[in-house]
Formats: sequence, C-alpha cells, structure tokens
Amino acid sequence: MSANEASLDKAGETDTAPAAEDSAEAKGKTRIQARNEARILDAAQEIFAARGLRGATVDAIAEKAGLSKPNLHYYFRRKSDLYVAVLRRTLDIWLEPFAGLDPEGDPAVELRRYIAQKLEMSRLYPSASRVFANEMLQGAPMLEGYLGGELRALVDRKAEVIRHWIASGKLREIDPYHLVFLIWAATQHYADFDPQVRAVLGKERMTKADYEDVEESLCRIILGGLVR
Amino acid sequence: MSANEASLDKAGETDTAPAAEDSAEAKGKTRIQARNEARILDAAQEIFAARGLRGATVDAIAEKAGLSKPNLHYYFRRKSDLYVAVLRRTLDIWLEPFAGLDPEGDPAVELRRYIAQKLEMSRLYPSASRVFANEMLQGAPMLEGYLGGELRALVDRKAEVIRHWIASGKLREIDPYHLVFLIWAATQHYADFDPQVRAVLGKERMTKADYEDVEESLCRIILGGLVR
DNA sequence: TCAAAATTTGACCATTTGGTCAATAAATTT
DNA sequence: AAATTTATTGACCAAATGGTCAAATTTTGA
Repeated sequence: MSANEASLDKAGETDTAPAAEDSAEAKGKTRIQARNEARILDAAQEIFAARGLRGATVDAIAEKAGLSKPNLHYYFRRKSDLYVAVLRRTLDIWLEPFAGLDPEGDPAVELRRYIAQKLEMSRLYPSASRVFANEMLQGAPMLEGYLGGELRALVDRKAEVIRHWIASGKLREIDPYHLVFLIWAATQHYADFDPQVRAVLGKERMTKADYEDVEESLCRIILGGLVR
Repeated sequence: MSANEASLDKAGETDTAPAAEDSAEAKGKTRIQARNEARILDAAQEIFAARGLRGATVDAIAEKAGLSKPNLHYYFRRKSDLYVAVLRRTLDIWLEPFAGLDPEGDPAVELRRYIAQKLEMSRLYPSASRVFANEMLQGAPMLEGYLGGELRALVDRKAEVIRHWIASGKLREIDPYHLVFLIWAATQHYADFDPQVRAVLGKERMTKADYEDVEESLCRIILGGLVR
C-alpha cells in the first residue's frame, strides 16, 4: 500500500561514539534507558509473537512492560519502530549458530549440533521464533531487503559448505537449500506450533527431556538418511 | 481472558433435513447465499491468512469479497464466526490425505504420496496453511478442543500405522509422532515461509516444477533415512 | 544544593473498527 | 400482480487504538 516507515534493510545505527562501556550494548544510554528499553523489547516480543504487528496494541505492550503508554512512546516513537527493533534482535540471535557451521567439521556432528542449537532456541525463546513466523505470514514486509540480501548471501555460503561435504563423499546428494529449509522448518515447528505439538502428544508442557527426544528423533530421521 | 464466542469443539451443524441436494454443500441455501458465502469465505481466508483474527478487518474482507460491510454481516454476524468457518473448511481439506495413509500399502509409497499431497496443498492453497499457522501462533484459542480431541485421536491412529510398518521391518525405529510433525513442518514451510523461501532461492515465484524439486529433496532426505 | 536534563503521566484527539438498524431493493412464492 | 421472504445499504454508534503534549516528577551533574 505505502512505503514502510522503517525496515531492516541497511539499518543505520547512528552511534556517535563507540566507547567500550560495561554491557555488550550501551551506546551512551542511561541505566534507566537500558533497563526500560530491555523491558519494552521483551514485552513487545511476547505481544508481537502472539498477535503480529497489526494485532498487537501499544497498550498491551506498555502494560506488560509495566509502563504507561506515553512513557513507552518516549522510548519508541512508533509501534513499527519497536517491531523492527524486536525483529532485529531476534534475527541476530538466530543466525549465529547457522553461521557457525564448520566446513572442516564432520557433517554429522556439525548438523546435529546445529539442529540441537536451533531446537534449544525454540525451547528457550519460543516467542522470538513466533515473531519471525508472524512476519513471514504477513509477507515479510519489513524484511524484504534483508531476506534477499544478508540472509541469502549467508545461506549461499553455507550451501557451499554442504556441497563440499557432498563432494567429499560425506553426505548423500541432496539439495543444500532444501536441507536447510527442512532443518529450519522442523526445529521452529516446536516453537511456532507448540499448541498442536502439546495437544497431540498429550503434554501439558514440553520439558527439556521432551526436547531431547525431539532432537534424537529429528537427527535420526534427517541424518540417518543423510550421512553416508 | 474470557470465554470465546465460538470454537471448533463439537460444532453443532444444525441441519434440519439432510436432503441430497446438488452440490456437496447446500443445506437449504439460496443460490445467492451459496455464492456469497463462498466469496466471503475465500476473501476472509486471504485476509485472515495475512493478518490473523485480530489484525483482519471486516471492512477489508468485505471489500475483497465485493460486498458492503453490513451485507457481510448479514451472512456472518461476528467476525469470529467467519474465522471459525474458514478454519473449519481449512481443517477439513487438510486432514483428508493424512487419514488416507494406508496400513497395507508400502510405507515408502504411502509417505511419498502423503508428502506430495501435502506439498501440493501448500502450493495451491497457501492461504489455508497460513490461517492455520496464524491460529497456532495465537496459541490456538479456537482449536483447543479440536487439537486434543479429533486431531489427537487421528494422529494416534496413524502413529499406530507407522508403528506397524516399523514392526514389520519396513521402517527404521523412529518416533511416529515426530515423523508426522516433521512432515507437517517441512511441507507447510513452503506455504507459511514463502517469502523467505523465494528470497533465499532467488525466485520471483515458486513454480510447479520448483515444487517437484522440493518433493524430490524432501523425500530423498526423509525417506532415504527412513526406509530400510 | 540547585539548575539542567531526563523521565513519567493525565488528559486528550483523530481514526479505525466491529457491529447495529431502519429503510430500501431484489427475489420468490402464491 | 400482490404478498412475502430474502438481500442490500447508508447512516450511525460505542469502544478501541495510535499517537501527542504540556505539565509534573525524578535523576543527574556541577
């Protein structure tokens, strides 16, 4: 319909002075600022995860964060700014383990580790996964540039790694891209479709042990066929 | 928060006279009624798929259906009624091929067929998949009873089929439930995460041929490991 | 301690939205 | 063709919502 106010394409972090502060973050932020922004981001992640950008209300986020609505707007002018911030944080956390796939490592070990890491993220930060899923369902209006840029480049690089494994006879001949999609889909499923998973398994809650079963099952199916 | 106005649990189709009419539907509906309800359902599916229950506006649905808002309300009193109707239609279409898994058939053939069917549904009716995904992300408030009832029972039955295949040595030892989740996740991924898939693959559009590649890849990975 | 800067809030507003209703315009039936 | 039922709509409303703003309060630094 209209140009988006913001997106993740080449976001321009305007830090005037890098300055090595205490926390990993902190770009000249007050203590109060850091605390409140973190609270808001956490709250927003929960709300956006469950309702998406349009369905989420600023009131709901503010209440969950324990702030008044005007006070929230003091930190994030527009709801969409907040949404982009949440998305960015989610994405950063997400791609780290993927980028870590080591070409020199044994594919069975590397892939199992990646699957395990991705599953753990579904278990520990399900709402992060859901925010991303929601954005996908909307057609990814905020991620257009990112998906075709950063992400695509990264996946291309890792597809090369997988092809290298195949070439050296350690993996069967499979399309690297669809393997990646399969792993993403399978692992995120347990966060995104949690209600269905729990209902079908008849579990009130998915415990850490349950997730270990998932890991074992997924690896057995995927690797069992993949690995020479 | 509060009791939902409607859900899919034991929905009571109040048909006074079964009466074998022309179409598969038609429970004493006018021609106009049938046409408009279909239009509305289609339009609603698109909007709900992209925005979820809360994010979708009745106005948007009405416009897409080519009706005025009050006219839409003439057919569906509440937005949630419409949502449930869409969900029900989606669900019906969805489970048919799953229920069709034949215990007497060859597991490799049966599973490949199911994967192919599920993929085709992602290709032909992506918005149906997205409506369901959206409902999951919201926590499945409208499906609570359904998931733990009908669906769970069906999956239990099919898990038995898979165990039977394992027992007769046709499949490796795997957890039937996680296999089912894997297939669901992998196939629906191409509908739900379409923007990501297209961006990473660098494709403007996923063609039928592209989907055939997906089928081949998925079957090779999943079955390659599964089948004896 | 005190002024400046940062933070918080109550009150408010314009828009959007789900939903209603009486009145009107087709269809359908008799 | 009249009567009855079905379908459609313009006008409207109350509630929700994103966002603003001036005033008040708290924190910070000199």
